[in-house]
Amino acid sequence: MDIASWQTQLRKGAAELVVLSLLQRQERYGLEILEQAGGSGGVLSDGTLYPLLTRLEREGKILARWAMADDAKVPRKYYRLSDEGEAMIAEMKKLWNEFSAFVSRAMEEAHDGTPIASPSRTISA
Amino acid sequence: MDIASWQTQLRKGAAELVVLSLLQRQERYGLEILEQAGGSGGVLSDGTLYPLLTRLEREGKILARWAMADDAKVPRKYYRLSDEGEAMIAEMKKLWNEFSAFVSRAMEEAHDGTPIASPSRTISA
DNA sequence: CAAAAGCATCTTGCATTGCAAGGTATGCTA
DNA sequence: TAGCATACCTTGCAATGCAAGATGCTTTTG
Repeated sequence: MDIASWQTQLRKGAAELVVLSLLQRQERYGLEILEQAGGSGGVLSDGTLYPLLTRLEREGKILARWAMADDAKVPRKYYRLSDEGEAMIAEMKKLWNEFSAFVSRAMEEAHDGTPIASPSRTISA
Repeated sequence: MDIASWQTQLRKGAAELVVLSLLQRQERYGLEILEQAGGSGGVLSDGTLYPLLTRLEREGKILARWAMADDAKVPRKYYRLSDEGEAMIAEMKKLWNEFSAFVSRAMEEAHDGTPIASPSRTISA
């Protein structure tokens, strides 16, 4: 496995967290989310976002409406959090903090609380 | 999707990072890794670890040997990083830092650099 | 007018991994 | 003999990120 496909795996789940976070304070539409969460070094691409939004809506975590902004040329589909979505993002943020702290800690230290006795006697070397 | 299966998705990729990190300073065996990376609030379980170790070995990122530690009752399979693994974990750590910083930032702020004009005129409400 | 380019959303099929559950084998203890 | 702990491994399922391609509308360009 190369680094690129590892990154793909790493992104699993994070997309959902980021999208819900971005919707927490503002109503936003697809491409707008993509600009903020995708772009360079982002965590999200076109073909990931739309299925994700569809799923979140189906699950009742976000609500959608079609609207025509004053400066827009075509209608856009705007999403916002539902009450259920608000509750979930709060929980997710807590879990993310624990999770990332755990990974970072494992990364930094060798966790060598119990340094094992160097094992000897290799078998059938 | 419930929170539990979201966490499962979140863990994708992280397991590999954590395992390689734990092998960075010490040779370790399976259950030992599991105690440090699994346990309560961990990121890893039995059925995840062994296939992962097998894959990493097949890919040449880690090296294995069977050894009998002085205090052990049965032989254990000890893993350590290969040169290739060392190079990869360095890269992965860098990417993880960027990635987690990005997610955390998206989580904390609304990224409201360009507050959009509130879209009006809902269509076919 | 026709063609091209841009905006915006959506769909399909594939690749990949985490995990619960179950399995094998050894050694110790009652 | 049975039970338990240590230790490693396998199978099948569930879940999602993404490249690639498609649609429809509007504006610009030749």
